[in-house]
Amino acid sequence: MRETDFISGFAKGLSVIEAFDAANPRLSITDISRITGLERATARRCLLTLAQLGYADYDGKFFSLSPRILRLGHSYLTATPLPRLLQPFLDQLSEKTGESASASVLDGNEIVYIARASHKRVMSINLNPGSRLPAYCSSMGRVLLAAMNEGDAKSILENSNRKANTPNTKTTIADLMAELQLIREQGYAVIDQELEIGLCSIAIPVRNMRGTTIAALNVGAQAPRVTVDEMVATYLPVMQSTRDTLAGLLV
Amino acid sequence: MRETDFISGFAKGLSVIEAFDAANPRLSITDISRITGLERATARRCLLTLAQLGYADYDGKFFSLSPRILRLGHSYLTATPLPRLLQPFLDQLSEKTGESASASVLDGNEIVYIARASHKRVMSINLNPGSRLPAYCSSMGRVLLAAMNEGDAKSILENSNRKANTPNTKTTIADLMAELQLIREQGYAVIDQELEIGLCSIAIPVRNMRGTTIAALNVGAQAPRVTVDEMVATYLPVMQSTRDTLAGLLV
DNA sequence: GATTTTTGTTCGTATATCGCACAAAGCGTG
DNA sequence: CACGCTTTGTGCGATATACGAACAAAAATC
Repeated sequence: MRETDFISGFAKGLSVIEAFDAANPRLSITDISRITGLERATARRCLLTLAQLGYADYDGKFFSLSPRILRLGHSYLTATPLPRLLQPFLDQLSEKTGESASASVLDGNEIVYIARASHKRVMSINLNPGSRLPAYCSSMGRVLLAAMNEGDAKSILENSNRKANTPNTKTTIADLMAELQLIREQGYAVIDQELEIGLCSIAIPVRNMRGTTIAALNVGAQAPRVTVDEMVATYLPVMQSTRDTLAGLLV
Repeated sequence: MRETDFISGFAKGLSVIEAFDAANPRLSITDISRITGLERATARRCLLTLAQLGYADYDGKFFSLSPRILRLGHSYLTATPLPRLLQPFLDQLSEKTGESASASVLDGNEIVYIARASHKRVMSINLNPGSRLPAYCSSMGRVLLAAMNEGDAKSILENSNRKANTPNTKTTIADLMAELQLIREQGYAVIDQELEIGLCSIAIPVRNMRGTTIAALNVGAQAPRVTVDEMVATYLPVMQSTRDTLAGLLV
């Protein structure tokens, strides 16, 4: 690929979209310039382009994203077979277990939810397709890391901001690498309130016919109601049978 | 705004992302060129840019979107107060009614789901934040159209592909405009299997403190189980009380 | 209300991108 | 395996975009 095969204006525009988040829902030209590192003139041009295309609103002072932006993510969700394939199985799984069931893939050091059947909300945050969680402290993240070769997994862990969300959170590389080894041996990952107090979850890998792990599947539960052992005893078999039904459909 | 305030490379790149959908999950350079109308050289540069940034995967022949694309839509969902504000109320509403509850806004002639608490799946399609439905034949769409001035609503209806999804679907401009008038008078919209056989739903507008309609709220139900009258009698009061609780929080 | 600071806009220029035309590489088919 | 036929990659001139600085406008501070 040559130098000229990269459209920097496009890349800059995308970085402008990503500059918006919960902490910065409404941004001025200068704000965007500060966050993205773009020149003010360039940031302005990106924002005006977004506004003109209907992806952003502009009140003369602040820009904010418009719902049209959702078309972009939706392109992925409908265009990718995996989320659509998994959804009915998650619905089933959620029905059988009485808890929320989700599927995710890895993107950098985060997991990205690609499908979800939520039952009752046990977490303080709301999760949807597109939601992200750090890989190092989520059950699905650990399953996906365990499926990689050790070197890559280690470098992802090293590049993660491994903060202790709760007293239970494993944060050292050594502990986490040992945990990954355990997950490889037992074939599932369990998180006991490492992400949030009161939240337990169990995850297993989903593999295609060549044996490559292409996603993770999980079921979440409330800590006081269910112990880790109960979770393994009750949910794991249902999850595994869901995965087996699913297996034939995966390329 | 001047001519030079528009970055065409950015706009072209966005149209490339939107070219992917359920029918076209994997696209070659030529495919993209055909769908978007861009020059092949340009389409190629856009795709290579997406691939280099990690938003797309390339196997040497076909491009497909990667989960990183979800960051873009997620920017909107977390950056916009409304979806996050509505979510807990939808959870509540879904809990109380035992059915799915959703919120949406208008984008062109479609409604876009911005939050949802799904209970049991009554529809054949799966809905998530970002999902789109035609406004003319959905309860929330009708509520949002009814809130606009008649001329604008009419022109949206005229520009919609008003196909009859079921024998119940209202498709003529006259019928739909009359329906909007009724909705304005009674303050809610009811759909009786116009989108899909077996699916009924009821929607109400959500207004900010200035009285502007900023979203619609709905509850869906299964036709054989619940009649339209029962829906109005049972769900409408709960929905209205949810909206009232919510009202104080809206700017 | 004057001064300072911050923010938004404009402009000329260097440069990167566009689109065209051509070259190369697959891909079936006879 | 040579032949069209389709798809993909590349070089180049024309053109549009990004940069940086300078200017204008608006807040903020005093």
